[in-house]
Amino acid sequence: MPELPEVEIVRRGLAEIFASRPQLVRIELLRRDLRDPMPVKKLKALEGAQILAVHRRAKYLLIETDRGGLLSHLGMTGTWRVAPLGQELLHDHIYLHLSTGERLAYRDPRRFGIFETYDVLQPTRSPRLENLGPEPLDREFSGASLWNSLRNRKSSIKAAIMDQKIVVGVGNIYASEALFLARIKPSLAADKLSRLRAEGLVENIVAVLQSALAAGGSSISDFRNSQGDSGYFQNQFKVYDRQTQACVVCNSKIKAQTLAGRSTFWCPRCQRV
DNA sequence: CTGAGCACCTGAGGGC
DNA sequence: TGCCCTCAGGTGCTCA
Repeated sequence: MPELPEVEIVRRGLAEIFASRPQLVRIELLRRDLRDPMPVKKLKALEGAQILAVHRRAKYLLIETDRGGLLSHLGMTGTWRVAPLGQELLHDHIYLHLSTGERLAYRDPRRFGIFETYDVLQPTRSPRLENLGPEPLDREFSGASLWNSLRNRKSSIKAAIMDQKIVVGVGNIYASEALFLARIKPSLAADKLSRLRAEGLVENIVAVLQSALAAGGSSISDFRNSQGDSGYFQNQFKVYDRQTQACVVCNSKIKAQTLAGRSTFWCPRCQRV
């Protein structure tokens, strides 16, 4: 589900709830294992802390308190929502009780998500956060920097832009969409991308992520913002999940194929190389 | 080091 | 209706 736009939408929703800097009264763990066992003692040590802010790095949500940080990754099916008493759902795994009386619920049917702590003072030294590539919506992400990090890459360009060491936040949907906009064939060897085409790819990664943000993200089945609303960027997909349908540009039939283990969609005419 | 393959887990949807 | 199969937005492991 969640790539950069979806995680950022969730972050903004949480930021509103945290605007009053509530106290985190209690962390209720309905189960202690998502993808990995949770560090229960470290989490419990944050009970009573005051929530100061919520940040996003890559696809991670970083809840900053005056006593330390909470790190949340949504995996494939994770959601955070405001859950008043009586609105419990199957696969709710965590409840955060706030001093405002609100309760935040983390729900994640597949349990590929992550919930642990991080060091607020040295976030880049946290194992999950070190070795991450540039944020695509920051200035440091440029055609020159992308081209540079692709120079020795033998993998496909699509696998490369989904590699969080090259650039963060781009997942399987937006990789296909950005490559379509940039007219680059997903299977092209990354090190064969010209400097000029790398510039175009950067522009289109930024463009598709910003469009998706403006549309409230993409909701395929699970994604909801913290108010429980769907995004609608899925209605603007040009290639993702549109196999056998007509290309919006040239009317050719969109193709689908597994590439590096992930379903991949492209227009065979618009994206010849 | 790289890259490919696969595991992790539950649910939805298609075919029969 | 129901069973079986495949596939799903991510990450991180092992292996070559």
